[in-house]
Amino acid sequence: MKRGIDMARSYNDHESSQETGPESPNSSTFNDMKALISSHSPKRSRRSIEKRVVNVPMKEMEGSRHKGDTTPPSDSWAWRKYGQKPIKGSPYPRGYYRCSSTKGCPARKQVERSRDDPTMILITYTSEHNHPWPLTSSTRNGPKPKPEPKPEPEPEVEPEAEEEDNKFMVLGREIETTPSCVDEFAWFTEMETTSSTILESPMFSSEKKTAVSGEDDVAVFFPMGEEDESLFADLGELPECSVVFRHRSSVVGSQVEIF
DNA sequence: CGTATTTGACCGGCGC
DNA sequence: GCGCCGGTCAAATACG
Repeated sequence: MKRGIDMARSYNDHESSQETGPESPNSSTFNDMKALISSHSPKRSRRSIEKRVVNVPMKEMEGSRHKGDTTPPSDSWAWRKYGQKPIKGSPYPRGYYRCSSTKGCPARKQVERSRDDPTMILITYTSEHNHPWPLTSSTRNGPKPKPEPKPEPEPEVEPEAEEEDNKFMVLGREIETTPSCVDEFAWFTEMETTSSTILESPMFSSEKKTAVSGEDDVAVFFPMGEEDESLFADLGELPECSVVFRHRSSVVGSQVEIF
């Protein structure tokens, strides 16, 4: 039972040395991670399926560069890789991870490198409305204590990260932010808005405009709804200073092609 | 020995 | 209707 498998598609190089060992993408200091989050309608008309795209500067995980292209930054959850595929148009493969923090965790995530910005890691989180993400570390008492047993982000081991320590990568562009992004985003977590009002962070109101000005599908700062909250409950733990973006125009297919 | 990762194969959706 | 492509499964392998 063979078929012309698409696997034949060989991408640049990715697996050079995929250590099957523990991920420990140390670097993953999501702590000071500046991420760009955007939501978009799922390509597939999957109802009740929420998707969130997180853009993460790869420097955050440079320590794991030897791992490959799809080494996801470690977050508070346990992920088990269940697949990897080369993506058309991208020299980098996409890794598929399934949440293993909890038993029936339906959460999944795809990790790939932005073809435009190889320094950016694109992480797509997927979950269902009916299946909230693991909310707290206490939830994660799954069979896999593999990853960091603590919710607290590991101490940054990547001194290089401080390079752009106070810069936000928005759509591939760097934006200056205050070092204490967490503090800056306090409102973000507190904000339990369920409305679809577009909020603009003081720092982004101008910056982001600069970043994406002139574009039709402007990424707008988005408040998280209840579902978003649940979904980002964990994300919230990851990148304290994450930015949620959403394309105004439903970008089909391309998620962050706005660069 | 048990668990996680790797990697080829299969399935289903979408576009042409 | 066919082909392409993304996503998932599952057997094999590696590692702890």
